[in-house]
Amino acid sequence: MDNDKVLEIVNQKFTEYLTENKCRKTPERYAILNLIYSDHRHFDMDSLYKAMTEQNFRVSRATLYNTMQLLLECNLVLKHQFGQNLSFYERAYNNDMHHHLICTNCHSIREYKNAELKSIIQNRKIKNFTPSHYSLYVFGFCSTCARRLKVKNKQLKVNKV
Amino acid sequence: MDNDKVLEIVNQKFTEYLTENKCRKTPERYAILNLIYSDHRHFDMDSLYKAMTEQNFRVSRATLYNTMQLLLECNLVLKHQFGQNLSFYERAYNNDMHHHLICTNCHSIREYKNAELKSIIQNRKIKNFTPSHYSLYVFGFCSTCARRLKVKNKQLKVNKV
DNA sequence: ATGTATGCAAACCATTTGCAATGAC
DNA sequence: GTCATTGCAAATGGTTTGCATACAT
Repeated sequence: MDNDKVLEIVNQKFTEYLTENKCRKTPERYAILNLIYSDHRHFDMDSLYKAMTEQNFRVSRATLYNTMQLLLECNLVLKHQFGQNLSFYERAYNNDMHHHLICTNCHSIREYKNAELKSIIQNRKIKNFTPSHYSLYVFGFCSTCARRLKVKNKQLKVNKV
Repeated sequence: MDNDKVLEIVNQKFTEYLTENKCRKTPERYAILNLIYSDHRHFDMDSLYKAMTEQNFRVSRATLYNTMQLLLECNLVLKHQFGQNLSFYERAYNNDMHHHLICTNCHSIREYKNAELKSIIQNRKIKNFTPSHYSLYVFGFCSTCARRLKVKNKQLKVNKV
């Protein structure tokens, strides 16, 4: 979908949510939503804070956290925690559902798209539970680290002799 | 598997790992491993700390974190972060692989076993990635919260009129 | 004997909170 | 005008770190 169209829709959805919940439509809230949907994919709070400042719209961190809470509630943003004590976020609307490959060595994160897996998971009925979304994290070694560790292990074996 | 047998194996695996990595075999490390495998399923650091104290084996939180790092590295423990800023852990060996259902309203966590889903995910080959384990989190409403929110929504609609 | 692991207390840092000032309605 | 929202600065709380002491090897 064309990004202008996406922007239009998410702004509309956010407005609906704010209205329904009797929240105020502040410029800060819309500025944050629009920055997230302009180009950011995965991001943490610090990079979002800096990006806001860079585009000359200073908001406090408190407002950033408040707004993110709202965006999570209305499913316009997803939150991830990959093992470190740092939360990552990503846009949720028109964002091809993907899974995440996390390297336990260098902590890099790679997106992993797999339509079949997606439909299998989403179509599963679960008793006494009403699902809204899901996260699949696959942990392991990225190719770079797998190679490095192989070499390192060889060296260790040599040292042992 | 009989729990004594499990205890025997995980202690052996831990010993192997410590030896291979030239780490010391301290009583603290074994006490922590054995407590985790005695009865704890999901737990956080604070409850583990208290449980250690209760069984009259005081360890510092620093040691707890150090040891948990080792147990994660040798795949005897799994770590989860379900959205709050609190890490949960669980034993990994002889622990029927299960998924997690997380209620976004009351934050309760339910285990969800599904062998089919498990084998589909595990058997998937991924290019340039060597997987070790995975986590599938399904977010949504537990039955209790789903019921409560339904009632609440009805009341809201009445109030609007 | 050597140097790793422990306990303690302080430091860290992402996130949350309290409160006065602002501004959406 | 009213009260939700903002910014600021302080507080919180899980986790990490530095260092002197203890102890596994």
